[in-house]
Amino acid sequence: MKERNTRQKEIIYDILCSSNNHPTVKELCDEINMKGYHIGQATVYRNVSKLVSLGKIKKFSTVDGVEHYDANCTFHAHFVCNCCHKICDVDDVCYDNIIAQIDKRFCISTVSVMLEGTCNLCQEIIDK
Amino acid sequence: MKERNTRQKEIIYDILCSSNNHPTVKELCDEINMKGYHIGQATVYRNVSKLVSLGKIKKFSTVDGVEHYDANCTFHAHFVCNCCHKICDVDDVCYDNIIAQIDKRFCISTVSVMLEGTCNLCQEIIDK
DNA sequence: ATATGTGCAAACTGTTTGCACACGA
DNA sequence: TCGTGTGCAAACAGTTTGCACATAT
Repeated sequence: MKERNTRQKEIIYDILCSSNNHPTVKELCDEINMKGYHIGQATVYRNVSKLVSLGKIKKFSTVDGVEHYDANCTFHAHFVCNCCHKICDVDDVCYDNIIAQIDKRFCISTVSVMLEGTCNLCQEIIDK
Repeated sequence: MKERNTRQKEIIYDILCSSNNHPTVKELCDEINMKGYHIGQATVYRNVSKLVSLGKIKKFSTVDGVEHYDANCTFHAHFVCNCCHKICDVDDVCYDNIIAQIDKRFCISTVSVMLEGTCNLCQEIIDK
């Protein structure tokens, strides 16, 4: 039952921390290879799952249906551009408001807010 | 390019409208069979996609990673119980508040709020 | 008549699992 | 040493696609 510290877990967590792209497992593997390491895909899956259940990272999915991972565990929303598919953090969402309004049928532990639309960059291109 | 009205599309939409369980494609197929119809799985996938792009139904995914479909297109959040996995509608979330607070980097077309936790029924069982 | 939709099976993609081996404590 | 972690390949689950046939307009 004891968690063990391995080179692989450390590499994966480090890459997640230094990334601000909310990578998928595939993107994580690419990044790992790019840095000259090699970690089996199954190991990446197993480690991100562990990190999620330890609460060290968060996972979320977008319209693409693939899981993305995020080492930023503070409350924030995600915006995904339907045009360039970039995912951005949105920090100025007031969660207290959201939860306060909800009726008392549930005991809520997690609130996730997903925004979709067009980012300003893509909007400029469309407008032309 | 012209949309055609088929028996299959109609059955699928009807079942979605009369359901309040936010079914997955598999659950839709089961329901279809249960009512004595037969529609190929691929057809169900193709039709729900069409209905989504026509804006007649909404799709969303939960922690289970599977897509759920919802004929209720009015703005509302979803709560999923981590214990019994039931999905409930939550109507009393004020979206205006959420959007108003967000900075102007994006042109937002969709806001989806996903809540997780324990429903009162499961909470009672846990408390015992 | 003809273009769009259907059903089936095969292909694809993301994720999980079984197993032998490696390695951290 | 011994139990947890790793790497590989195979298995799985959800979804998409190619193709011949069916059907709505």
